[in-house]
Amino acid sequence: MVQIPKQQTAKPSGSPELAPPEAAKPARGAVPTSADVARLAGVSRATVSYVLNNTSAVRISEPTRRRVHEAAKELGYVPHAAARSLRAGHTRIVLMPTPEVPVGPLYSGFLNELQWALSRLDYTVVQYGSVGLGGDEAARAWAELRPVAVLAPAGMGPDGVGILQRSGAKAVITLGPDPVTGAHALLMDHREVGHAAGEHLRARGHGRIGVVMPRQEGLDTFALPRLAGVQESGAEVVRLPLSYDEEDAARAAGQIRELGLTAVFAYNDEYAMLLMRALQDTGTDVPGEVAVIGADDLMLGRLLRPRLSTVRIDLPSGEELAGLVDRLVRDPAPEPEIRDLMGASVVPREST
Amino acid sequence: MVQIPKQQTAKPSGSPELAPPEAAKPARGAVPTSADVARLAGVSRATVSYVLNNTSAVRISEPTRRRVHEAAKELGYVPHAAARSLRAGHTRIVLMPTPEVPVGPLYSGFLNELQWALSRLDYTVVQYGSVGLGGDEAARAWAELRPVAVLAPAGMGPDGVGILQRSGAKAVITLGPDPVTGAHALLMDHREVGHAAGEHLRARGHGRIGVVMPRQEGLDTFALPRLAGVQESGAEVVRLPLSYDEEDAARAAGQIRELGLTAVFAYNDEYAMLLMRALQDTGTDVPGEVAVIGADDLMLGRLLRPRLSTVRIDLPSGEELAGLVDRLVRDPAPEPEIRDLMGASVVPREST
DNA sequence: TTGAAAGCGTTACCAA
DNA sequence: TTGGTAACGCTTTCAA
Repeated sequence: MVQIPKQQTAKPSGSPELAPPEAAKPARGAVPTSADVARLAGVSRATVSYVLNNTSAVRISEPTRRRVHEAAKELGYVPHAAARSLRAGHTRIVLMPTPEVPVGPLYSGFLNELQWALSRLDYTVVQYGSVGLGGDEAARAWAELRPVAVLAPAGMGPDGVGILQRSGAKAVITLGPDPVTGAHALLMDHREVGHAAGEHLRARGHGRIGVVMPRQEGLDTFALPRLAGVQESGAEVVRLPLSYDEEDAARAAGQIRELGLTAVFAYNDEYAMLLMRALQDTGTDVPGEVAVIGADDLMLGRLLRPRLSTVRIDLPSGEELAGLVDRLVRDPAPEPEIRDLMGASVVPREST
Repeated sequence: MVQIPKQQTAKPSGSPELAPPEAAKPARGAVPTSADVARLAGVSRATVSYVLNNTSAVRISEPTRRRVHEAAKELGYVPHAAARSLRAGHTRIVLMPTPEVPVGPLYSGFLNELQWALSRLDYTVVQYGSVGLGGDEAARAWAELRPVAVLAPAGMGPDGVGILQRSGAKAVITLGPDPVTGAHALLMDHREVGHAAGEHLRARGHGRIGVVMPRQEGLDTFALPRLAGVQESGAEVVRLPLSYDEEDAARAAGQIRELGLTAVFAYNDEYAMLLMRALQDTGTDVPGEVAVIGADDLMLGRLLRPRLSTVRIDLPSGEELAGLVDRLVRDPAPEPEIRDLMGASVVPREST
């Protein structure tokens, strides 16, 4: 069948003014397109595109430019990102996971910084909550957006990575304790945190260490590796489940006395503060009877009495990491890059 | 000019098996499209779409369905969200602002919860950092994504709202102290926080109140209204700029003594903790000589000695708000809805 | 039950 | 310097 080319109702280009509005305005309530702009300016859609994108390969006369800009302004034209990226064949979307639970100021600050740094590099950051979907299903949902890069949470397997890469992602970067086949990896192995704490306490003569395990769901991702790290330091470990409230802290403090523990690694500074207060309230001397060490080096630790010993975690700046993502996107390396982000070091203060 | 219809290389539909792969596979490295699936399954693109979307208006034979599903799986086909929404004429994107600075656990927890709740309702949440752009320019950048709903930060003006609405946003919802013409508003007026604190302190006989103003940029959005609230309670106000470190806190503690202040509203619990520690370290009795009240009712306040008085802020659950967004999207109300989110009430403890 | 084709809004190539 | 046209990947109406 013979196709009839779409009717172009453009005015002959000799017309110096904008076309009469009634012929040019898009239907009421409809979002104006570049075709509407073209019609109103009396030029072709191509010309509109050239003008609005400042295409340097083509010279457009000044009067034409002006007419196009005017028309665009008058209609309140805004280009359509989806159409553009469909045409371009790629997006500037970077996918980031949303932590399921408030995950502490340190890590959420880190993610926030990274997000801003990516925005500054002109990426569109999409925070994705994978809700109920399992690994591969989540990967498929993500792939629909055709992200140019993905920062994948721990839990994404090699299959998921493959799905994302085949959907056009230039850089798939896992954030987690272990590298995943085929993907770049930003290693964040929290075992190092537990290990540092364990060594510190052992050096002070504690062979048996209580390890606070937050009961809050979702924190296991961090808590379990930290626990494992303490074990690997050679200490005997006693798990102390703890919810983030005073009542349970009082219970835990009692438990610590019963068990005769002399040292506790408290998951992070917030749990450490909670526990230390509960211990003090039962008349236990810190560090005399029980040594307490936290992690994350939050400000509050310095304000406690005794000052809280902690494990400082050195994370790279968001800017640095955004730069890495950008480099990986521009110049997709065939070899996955593996990088260890965690530097864990003990900051000894007065509580140990 | 006569256009030649694009070649359809589909096998005659009698073929029971998948077409030979060499004829069906997309070019190496290319992302498979529904056309590739159709080719491999030996059906038309329309059929692929019907099968993959479970279109109920059309009955497709079971064998055909199977062949399509197989082909899709074999190629690792994932639909292209941009193409789909281009065709559909709308997206499921909800835009949310990213706070520029770590803004406290309360608010960031609130945003996080909202984000998850929206994800669960099957929206694609895009966290947008408007970087250097001014209000309208930011609105234009946002409009390119054709979001179905926008949660706009304070700072978005009526013009920006208009731009977003004309770009097809069904619900533009401002988060901030004042309603914006044309948009729905979730009012969060932090003056109520300062007001509650001010009244509390005045009732305890303090007519002159020091108000901590965080030096950190970006917190002014919250700090200034809180300050104004204290003023509106009728108290005489003295501003106490403070950066979040011990050294400056020591200086501020000295300043408080010099000024002869007997009461301080410390912006939030974290600054309150910092300041209270500095006061105690200089031998000042809290609340005997100086009363201190914080805000946000964080856990840490309960762990301090004396226990920290605070202003509790009641925010609605993320789920509730997500439901509201969803309702506004489905049933775009002509009348902007205004809703006050802030409930501020003093929790008196031992520090005042 | 299936297929052809139009069209969503852009941009880029090629021709004038 | 400008304009026509095709193409990106998908859904859907209409026709067979």
